Amino acid sequence: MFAVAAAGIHLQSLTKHLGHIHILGKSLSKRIQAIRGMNDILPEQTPVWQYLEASIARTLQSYGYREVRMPVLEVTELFKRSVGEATDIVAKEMYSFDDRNGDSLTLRPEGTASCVRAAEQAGLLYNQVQRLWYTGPMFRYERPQKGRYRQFYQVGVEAFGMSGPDIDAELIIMTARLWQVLGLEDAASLQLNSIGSSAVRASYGADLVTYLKDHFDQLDSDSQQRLSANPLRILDSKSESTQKVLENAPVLANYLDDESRQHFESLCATLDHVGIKYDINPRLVRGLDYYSKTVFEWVTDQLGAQGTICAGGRYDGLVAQLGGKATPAVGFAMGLERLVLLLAAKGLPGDLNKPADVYFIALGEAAQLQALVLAEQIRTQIPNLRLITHCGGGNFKAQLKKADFSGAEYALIIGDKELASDTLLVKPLRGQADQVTIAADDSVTFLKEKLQNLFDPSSG
RNA sequence: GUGGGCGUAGCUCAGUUGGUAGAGCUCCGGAUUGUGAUUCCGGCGGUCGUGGGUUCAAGCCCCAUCGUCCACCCCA
Repeated sequence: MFAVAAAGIHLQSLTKHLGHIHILGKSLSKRIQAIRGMNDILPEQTPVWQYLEASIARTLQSYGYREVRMPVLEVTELFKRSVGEATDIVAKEMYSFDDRNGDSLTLRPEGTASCVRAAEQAGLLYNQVQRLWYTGPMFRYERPQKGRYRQFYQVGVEAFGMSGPDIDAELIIMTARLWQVLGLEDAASLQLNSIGSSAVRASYGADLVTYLKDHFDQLDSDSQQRLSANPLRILDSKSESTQKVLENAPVLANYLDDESRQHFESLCATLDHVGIKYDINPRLVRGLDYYSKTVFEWVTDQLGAQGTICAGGRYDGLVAQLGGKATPAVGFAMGLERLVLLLAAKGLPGDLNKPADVYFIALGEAAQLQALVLAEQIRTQIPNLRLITHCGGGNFKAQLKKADFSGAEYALIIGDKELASDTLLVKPLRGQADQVTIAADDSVTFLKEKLQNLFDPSSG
């Protein structure tokens, strides 16, 4: 310790991730903490995640979308060329570093670029239609807050090779179905806009800048800076004075080319036809450079400042921009933490949180051995049963307590008496029913009958 | 990167004008040597985030620092 301090290393920085260091005490330890903004998902939370992920996968597969899995690391150049050098994500939020060869690598800040790279590299996009999805962690160096973390999880969906508004509509219809599956249909509302071709955005951006420069001192400082870097982003500024200036600004919709306008009108008509409600938000723009034409966002008012739970749009230029043949594409991403927050607030269907349906109590060494054998037989016969066999000894009272805490419906009890007579004592842990003694051989039949509803898929 | 709130037992939190640290829950044991979830008794458990300063004396006041939450920003 003292040698380290003398060597000039600030003690504080040394202890930052190590916690307390006892110099005179017994331990030199050191509680190592997780990196800021990178959270553990603990057993209390994993059932919600599993429910969410399974529901999403089932829904996407029902539309014929197929899963792809990409590496978490990509060359930095991929994101610079796709997301855009001027975006905040690339300019100041990426985890980038040089590997041992001196190549600049980056922990992916989003999934679309990787997905395009992977599909293109495998030749999946050449004159083909593809419906793909993926999930996994993304990384952005931001200040953590509610619904925003440095390692966060997304599910992304991308559809390639289809240029018409029908596929845009399919994606939106699919998300609407997903909210229904998850019971979140009342929590989210849809915002829609078209930002046209890149040529449209260039000419509109020029006029917007001209207009805003005349009102420069009424803009908030962030918007003033974006004027030169990324002027379209000023449109969704939260600053009141900026929004006031924007009231008389040029309107993007008036600049749309005929093709973009027809595409958008057709999309809206399709959504009307299938009964999906939406609000057209002319200020809706996206933070990534590759979007064109359709952009959309599902937002909720239940999560504080980070209210976007799902967002995406069309990016017809990206595949060519990354070196492939020109390929129309449209996609979106969902933030899983935000969906988990919504689901957790609502409560899960059924009781997915308890670890056990049945808890096996054994008293004495001989009984413990027999319990292991019987438990294996039961698991073979009833594969979906969650059966905990008690380990670690303890008296009857302690074991029953653990059985109760496990959430199990029944305790199976075996001791000297039961061992001698080839029986089991079955004690219901919920409700008023009396405990009964059954033949050990009948345990499977007994549990199947008593816990039937647990294995009937229709009973949830 | 900017602003504000909060850091006291494993968890949730009290702690008075500064006087040397408490409760509930959890866990373990007992009342009950084979009956949990209710009740009663007992026990384990703290460098008060960290470092410095003021003071006879700091959980409390001052400075710094780290962590965390929320918001700005950004975005899913």
